[in-house]
Amino acid sequence: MDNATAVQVAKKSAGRPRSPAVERRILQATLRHLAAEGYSRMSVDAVAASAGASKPTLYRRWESKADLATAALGTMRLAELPIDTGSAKGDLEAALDNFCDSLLRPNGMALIGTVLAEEAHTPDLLRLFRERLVAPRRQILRDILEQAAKAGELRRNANLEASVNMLIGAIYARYLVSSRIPGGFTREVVDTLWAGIGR
Amino acid sequence: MDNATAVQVAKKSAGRPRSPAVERRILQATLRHLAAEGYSRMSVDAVAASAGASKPTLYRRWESKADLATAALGTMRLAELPIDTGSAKGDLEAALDNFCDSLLRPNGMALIGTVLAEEAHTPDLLRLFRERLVAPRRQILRDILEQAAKAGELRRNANLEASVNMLIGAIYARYLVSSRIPGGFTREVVDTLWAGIGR
Amino acid sequence: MDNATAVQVAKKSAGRPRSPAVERRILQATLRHLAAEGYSRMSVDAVAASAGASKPTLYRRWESKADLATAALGTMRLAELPIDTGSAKGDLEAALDNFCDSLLRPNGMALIGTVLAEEAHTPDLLRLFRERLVAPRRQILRDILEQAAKAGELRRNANLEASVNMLIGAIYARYLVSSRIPGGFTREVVDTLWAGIGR
Amino acid sequence: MDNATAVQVAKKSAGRPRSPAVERRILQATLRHLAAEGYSRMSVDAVAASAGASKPTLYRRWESKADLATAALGTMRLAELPIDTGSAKGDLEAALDNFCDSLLRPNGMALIGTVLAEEAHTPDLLRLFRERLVAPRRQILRDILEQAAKAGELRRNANLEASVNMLIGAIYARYLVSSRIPGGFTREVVDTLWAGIGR
DNA sequence: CATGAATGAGCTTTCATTCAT
DNA sequence: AATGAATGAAAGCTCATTCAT
Repeated sequence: MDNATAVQVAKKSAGRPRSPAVERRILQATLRHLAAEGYSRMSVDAVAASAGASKPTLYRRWESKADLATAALGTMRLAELPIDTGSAKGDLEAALDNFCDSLLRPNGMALIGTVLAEEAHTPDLLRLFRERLVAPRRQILRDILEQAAKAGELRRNANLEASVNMLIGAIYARYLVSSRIPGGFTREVVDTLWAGIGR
Repeated sequence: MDNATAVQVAKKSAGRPRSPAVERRILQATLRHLAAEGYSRMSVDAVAASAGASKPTLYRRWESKADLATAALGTMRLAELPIDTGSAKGDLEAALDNFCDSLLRPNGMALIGTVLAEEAHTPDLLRLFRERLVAPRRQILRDILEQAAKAGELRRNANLEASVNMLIGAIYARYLVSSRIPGGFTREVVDTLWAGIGR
Repeated sequence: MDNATAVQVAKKSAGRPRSPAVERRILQATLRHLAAEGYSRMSVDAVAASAGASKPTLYRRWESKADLATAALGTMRLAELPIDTGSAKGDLEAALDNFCDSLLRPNGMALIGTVLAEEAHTPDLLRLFRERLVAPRRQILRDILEQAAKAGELRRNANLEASVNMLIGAIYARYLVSSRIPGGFTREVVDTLWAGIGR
Repeated sequence: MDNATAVQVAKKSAGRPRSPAVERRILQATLRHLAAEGYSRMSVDAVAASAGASKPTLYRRWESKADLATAALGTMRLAELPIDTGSAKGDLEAALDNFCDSLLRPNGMALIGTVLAEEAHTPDLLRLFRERLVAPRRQILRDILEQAAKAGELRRNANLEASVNMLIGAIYARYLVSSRIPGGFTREVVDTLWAGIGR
């Protein structure tokens, strides 16, 4: 009736609007189930029930189970808490500790397992996982290392790429031993990387 | 009916003896499917067909799908090729290269993914995986490092445990970036570990 | 709220009037889908999309899918092109050819199939089909025959009812052989009816 | 245990044999549902329940619903009762009466409807219907006519193909009027065909 | 002992219909 | 009035497991 309305029309499509709350609940429920049961055990029925929605409500938004799982993974994002302990080594350790926390959260590692297990069948899961979680996590570590390099704290020929892999990977490798990361482990790893082991 | 049978009878069971060849074929087929499709996608039907046996033949030997998968994983064993390149660093690199090979074999990582994804539902998978594959692999690296320590090639306070995790883990971490391990990567990792990055 | 609305009010209903164009589009789309997929495969969703309307728009007008399909069939009507070839036999042949055309149109026979298949579940479909299509078609043939009778071209005791059934039916029967009607078929039928086969 | 057994072994595959009774029950149930509800309304679940079997029992034998329906139609066969009334006209009438009976059996016409309605989606249904039911029925009539021709009872140029279509078709056409065939209808049709209507 | 058949429960997906805007 | 969203119910099909031979 006036131009405010016109704007509305431009912004809003007709009909009953989708509830964003439902959407969020569904994606969260999907993530929960994905982590707890893995992709192929996860049932759309259970996700819907868990989110308090009906199955067609899911299927209206995502056209298949794979789509749904992918979208849910897509919402994951590293919570970027600013790290500043005053020293590069301290920062690395803090970043790794934060990583441990997320891995040790219930089913944290199972989620990684699922995206790896599904690589052949649902490659998008791994792709998104890399994009949203793997890459940002690596970037944090790399930033710290580059900062240190600039500050002249590193050897001139220090291999940052290898370093990032060793720091993060050590956590994975340790998890594979016993599903737990002993206290002090991250510090040991950082120290070892820093000093090297050779004489 | 012949003396082969007689021996069996002597060994206790009457009737037709279970053929160990069948057993082996089944377990191999199980491993193949486990790696290719993951535990929950793997169908007992398909495994049986793949092994040229019938489902009750499987169920007579293992009481459930989980049991079967676990048994199959249990047969996995690291092929221990002796490594002796003449130097500790060379040996480490060779061991890591061998590790890369197994990881990059088709569905190699998917198998690890599956045991991680199933941790909550079929914990035995992960347990056996640790026992048969993770631990031996680590032991190889640790042996090399301890040898080097004895030979006085390492710093006195070198943290071998952390080192093993960093070496192996770097491969995992790198795989998570792109499902490939660039040539020369293992050497860079070994070098970095050896020399450290700090000044 | 403005005088356009006022006019509406005068016409009785308040609010936005129902557009007859929409109604027509919906019914046409319904017919298309009905013929192409059969009643039970036809989805209200697809019809709505096809007509560029939304489902509640349909449900506001017809209270169920059966209702909608029935209404759509109800709009079907024989296109009565005047036939006058100069002879009764020629007219019969022309009428049958016209019938063949409609039967051989894409899904022409499938539509008949669906109303027959639905006889037990949605009897109105068959009822309307009879009223709107079967009866008029028969009437055309009957008119031709009665004209001929009046003109003294038929045997005194000629059975017109049986004749109509035989003429029309021959087409159905032939379709059931191969979904096609060979050229010249209608002429052969008319000739055979006219002359009889007995000696 | 004797050579009879040897033969058995050759004939019989190992394992539990399929119960032919179940197979028969399933196919009969399928036909019932097919006729009563039409192909697309027919549910495999309901068929299984109706046959007292479980769904996988069906799916072990036929790989899809379409396959099952097709197989069921394939079992249909004209009960060929020998017709011999002493005259060609009498035989034709008897054959048509028999046809009427089958059409007027519950859902007799609905079955034809469904195969026509499904022509585009499940063409095998129509194909088998033609092979098993349409063609044999036509052959019966054609045999009678050819017999009569040989006996010199028909005009020299009598069109037997057209005649068969007209006889059978008249029943279809009449059914389309009211789902019933009046008594005496078949005789009227035969008489009309025999004598012709022209003067 | 090994086989093929059978089963109950479950899966993903779609439909006809109603609700909220 | 008309829209897009939501829903309960069912569909076709598959699986791990057990039975009968």
